[in-house]
Amino acid sequence: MEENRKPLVVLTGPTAVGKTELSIRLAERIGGEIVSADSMQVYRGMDIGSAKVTASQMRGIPHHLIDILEPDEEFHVVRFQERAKQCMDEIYARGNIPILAGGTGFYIQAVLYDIDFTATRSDPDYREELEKLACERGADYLHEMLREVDPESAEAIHANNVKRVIRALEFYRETGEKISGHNEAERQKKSPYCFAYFVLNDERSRLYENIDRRVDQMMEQGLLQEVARLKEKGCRRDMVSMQGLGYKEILEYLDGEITLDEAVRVLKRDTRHFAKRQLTWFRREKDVIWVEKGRFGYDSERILEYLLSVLREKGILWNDYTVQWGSAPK
RNA sequence: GGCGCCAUAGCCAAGUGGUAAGGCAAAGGUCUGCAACACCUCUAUCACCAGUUCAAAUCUGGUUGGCGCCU
Repeated sequence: MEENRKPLVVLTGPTAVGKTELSIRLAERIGGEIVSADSMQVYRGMDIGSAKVTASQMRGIPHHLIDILEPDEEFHVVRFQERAKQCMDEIYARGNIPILAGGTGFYIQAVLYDIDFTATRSDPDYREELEKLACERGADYLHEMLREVDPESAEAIHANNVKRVIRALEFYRETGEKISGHNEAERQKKSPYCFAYFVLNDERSRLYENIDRRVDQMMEQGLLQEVARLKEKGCRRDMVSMQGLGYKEILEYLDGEITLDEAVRVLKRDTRHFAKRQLTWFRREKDVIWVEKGRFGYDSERILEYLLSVLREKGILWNDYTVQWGSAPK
């Protein structure tokens, strides 16, 4: 019954739970290739701050969508989706299983449910115009504009959330349709994949401790130097890449706005906030399989066995060592 | 031992007679082209006891705790 659905494994979770290591071990067991779903690891030169996988960690497992852009390049879901689909096709062609691994929930959603973004192209002029309006006349003015054309969206999006209000207006302007309707339709979509959506998780307090520890490690590894180097190369704070955790805080320090201690403190705090938001996102996603590390005694082998059992159950995997979804015995 | 000051949510902190600002943290949530973004919601009866008063976190007395100074 899953004839035409291609297999897809999603492995995500809040920052610093241990996704990277587990994804590689899983790939080793199922003949998988990793497609990174991480909005920061796509950038070259941003290694320490984005906790990017190192070559030695990879242990020969192919990784995709890492180091594909310069930090001054724009990136967003639509581009991610395009590239992810493209490299997934190649992985299927090789007879392997793609493992979508990373912490950017929105990106995962985009490929897992193959959400349609193509209906609109961006119009920078209109966007700028709206931004100007928001500045001059206030967020409420813009929100009122939205209410006139798409009351449902206006209801759903808080007036202060200027970014989303602008997007909704933009969508209406370009398609003549309400984005609320579009979103509703997309929400009904079923995934075109035969997938397992794993969310690795841990007790909140442990997670937060890990985050604090990892930030300290990043500092020891030379996060400061990494950011300084990027700054020298012309990276500015208004670039999308420089809004990443670790980059924006250290840049503030380098610009003399805060002390280094303060930067580190804020970085830890913001990272904890981020982890919390990620969890909120995953809780809301349907079809999620929660993998609580504590339930497996923090034993990665046991966790792995569990993941494999789910994959077998779902028919994504026939046995541990071969990848034969393309030529599986009936 | 004496004198003085202080005591408001996990932290910082306003409020000096009229029924507890604000910030941070924590927690929960939204998200369909910037998502490690942007945004939203939300937490107290004011150390304790007894008074004064229609009414006290705000005044009085005492208790406890802390801080400072003196002997």
